[in-house]
Order: sequence, then structure tokens, then C-alpha cells
Amino acid sequence: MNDVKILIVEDEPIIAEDIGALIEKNAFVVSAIVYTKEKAMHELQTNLPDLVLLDINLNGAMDGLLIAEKINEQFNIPFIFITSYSDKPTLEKAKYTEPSGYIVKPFNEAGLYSTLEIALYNHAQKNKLKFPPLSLQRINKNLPDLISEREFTLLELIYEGKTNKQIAEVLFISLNTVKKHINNTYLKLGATSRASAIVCLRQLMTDK
Amino acid sequence: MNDVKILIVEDEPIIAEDIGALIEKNAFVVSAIVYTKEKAMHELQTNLPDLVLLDINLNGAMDGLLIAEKINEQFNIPFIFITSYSDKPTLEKAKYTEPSGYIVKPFNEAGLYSTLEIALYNHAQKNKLKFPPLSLQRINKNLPDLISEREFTLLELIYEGKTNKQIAEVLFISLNTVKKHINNTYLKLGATSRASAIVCLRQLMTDK
DNA sequence: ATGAAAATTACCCCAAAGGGTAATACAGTT
DNA sequence: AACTGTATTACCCTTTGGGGTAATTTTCAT
Repeated sequence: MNDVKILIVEDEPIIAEDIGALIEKNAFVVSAIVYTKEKAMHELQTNLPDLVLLDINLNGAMDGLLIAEKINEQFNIPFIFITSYSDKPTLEKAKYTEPSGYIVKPFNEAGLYSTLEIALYNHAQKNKLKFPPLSLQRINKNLPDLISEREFTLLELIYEGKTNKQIAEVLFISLNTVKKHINNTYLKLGATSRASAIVCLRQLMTDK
Repeated sequence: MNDVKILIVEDEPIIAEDIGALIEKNAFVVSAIVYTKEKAMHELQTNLPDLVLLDINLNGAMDGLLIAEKINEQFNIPFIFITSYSDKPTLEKAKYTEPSGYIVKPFNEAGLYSTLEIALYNHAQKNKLKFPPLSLQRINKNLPDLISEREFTLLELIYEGKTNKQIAEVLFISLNTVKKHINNTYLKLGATSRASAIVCLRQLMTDK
């Protein structure tokens, strides 16, 4: 089961088959082709694919958008819209669902394939985006009193949950030195404790 | 200066103009059109755009990929490849740069516009993805001994850097109770201190 | 080579946090 | 009614962490 399974939600059988053939030609597996929102939800619950290709307009309703919302809420998989509706209001609604791609018919084969590949890869990288490693540059960008490199290495260890004693050991310095450095960084960060220092670091890493 | 500025890196003047016209028709601003890697880097440093449209192949070399890497390293803006090279090796290399989109020529206008809109929107959402709020469901999913709801509220406060005293005050409970709860959660998390508890929470939030 | 900034160490003190045991109250379950 | 799990509180004790001052060494730039 190392194959990449793709669910196609498309109410036009000809196009669905077309897309399906194209996908299988590119070493992916079509897990199912469904025509309605209900069937799509059932398929998601019973046979979770790795990615969903979604037509926005299913039998007259914009059920594709609803499916997209459900995917965001309940499943952690990427999806790509494939639709002939490229008017602004539809696109507006679509983009709020944060799709991995939005392909407008008629599309070319290479375009679909590359969008698929990138969606899968970017999604796989997504978890790494959470809780990114600390960056001295980013932190100092938002501080009046700059953190030195040495202090930063101490901060990284604090951020990893190390105790002062552990820090002293891994850095081959005395416990007093550790305390001193940490004290200095607390002043610069405006922190009053380890936990609050970590909170400060989080904020400094996100603030522009 | 509320306009969305887009930099076009494309060595075929006709196509560049074409894309430029299309962009301006859609209420975006073309910040510049450049033909070489060097000019692109200069433009990024002096007049940072909100998004970059990148041709991979510039005058025979695959400089587009190098520019993409530089953008990832130094600038926090989205970029979209627009290229006629859709062979697998090129796509492989391209996807590792984590582009917001990959458009294969010939492309249709609606496709470019929708990809642009989505890239901009998704990128704006990206920062919110960093350091997501804690979720009891996610945490318990990876624990043998489950955290109770009450304990979770305590954990959230610890995660926000609050001291035991502060927690006792906001929850109207005694300091002893706070200590007791926290002690229990440490056992469940396998943590030995506040900082290490935060580390545990981070890991539990990312692990599948 | 002189001075400034950063790193290192020591010492003291007090506040905060962690670990253990025990008891009571209160909910929902069987 | 008895049982279970959670929440609540108290008490005791030990360790860790935070705050202040002071002194020495290293490093780097002027």
C-alpha cells in the first residue's frame, strides 16, 4: 500500500474518466470516482485517499466547496479544485478553503500532473512548518537589545526543555555561567521564567 | 501602497509582456520584469514584491530554481513557476523548492489568475499555521494515559507561560490543587518540568 | 595595544516548582 | 449502594530556578 491514492469527485463521467486515465498513467492510483457529495463523504470515511480532485459544481450545486470544508475539518489531506467555474465570486469562496491548487478547464495534462506532485509534496512538508526551529536572526529582528550567539545556544536548549544542569553539562560550562547567561537573556526578552521565555520566543518567531 | 506587487522573471519578452498585461488586467501591479538571475536578486533586495512568477529556464540555465532557493532562504514571499519544462527531472527539482504553484505553458488566463489568488491567500495563512493552539484530542491521540479536560486547561495556561500562582488565581482554585493537577499531567506526559512539558506538547501536536 | 563587549565563574538569598502521601467531595456507572 | 474517576485541598520536604553583585578571562575591533 505504498501507492498514492487519489479520489476524484466529478459529476461529468467523461471528464472523470479522462482525469482517471491521466492519473493512472502517471503511477498514481484512483481510489474511487464519485459523483455526489454524499458518496464523496462516504469514500473519505471508509477509504481515505492521499489527495482529492474536486469539481466545485456537482449537479448544479456548489457541493465541492462543502466537501472542501469537511476535508479541512476532519481529514488532513490536500485537495485540488478542477472546475470550469473561474468567475471571481466562485474563486473567492474557493480560496478560503485553502486548496492546494485550482485548475481551470480545459487544462493540460502536464499542468495537472505537476500540480498534483507539488500538492502532495507541499502537504508532506506542512507538518514541518509547525513549530519551526528557532532563528537568531528572526528573534533579534524584533528585539531592542540583541541576543548574542552564545546566549542563543542556551536559549535553544531551554526551548528543548533542558534544565540548567543539563545545559551546563552539554556546553561544558559551570552552572553559574548558565544561570548568568539565562538571566541576561531573560532581561533582553522580557521574560520572567523558563516557560515565559519560551512564550516570548514563539511570539518573536511569528511576529513580522 | 496597498497594491499587490508581482515580479516577473522571464527571459522571453513576448511571454513576459503577455503575463504582465494579464496581471495588470486583474488589478495587480507588475513591480518589474527581469530577464536574469542577477537582476532578479537585485529586484528582490531593493523592491521586494508580494509574489514572484518564475520561469525555470533562463537563457539556457535553470536559474529559476536557484532564485527559488534564495527566495526561500531570504524572503518570505510565495512564488509560482511558469515554464514549458514539464519533464519529470525538472519537476522533481522544482517541487523541492516548495513552490505555491507550477504552471505549464501554454496556460490559460483563468488558470494563472486563480493560481495567483490562491498562492497569495495561502501564503497569508501560512504564518497562522506556525505554533497552532493546543488540541486535547490531538494530544490524547498519542497518549496511553489520557489527559482530562480540567488538566488540559491547566496545560494551556502552562503553555502560555503562566506560573502556578497565576493559574490558581485565574481558575479560582488553591495553589495545592494546581500543583497536584500539574503533577498528574507530568506523569501522563512523561515530563519532568514546565519546559519539558511544553516540549512534550509540541511533539504530541505534530506527531500523527 | 587599548578599550569594549561577551563569556566565564563564584557567592548569596529567596521564590517557585516538583514529588510524595493522604483525605474529602462529587460526578456518573453498574 | 458500591464503585470509579476526577477534582479539590492540605502538608511536608527537596530541588531547581530566578535575581543581584562582583570579578576574571577571551575576543574582537579600533
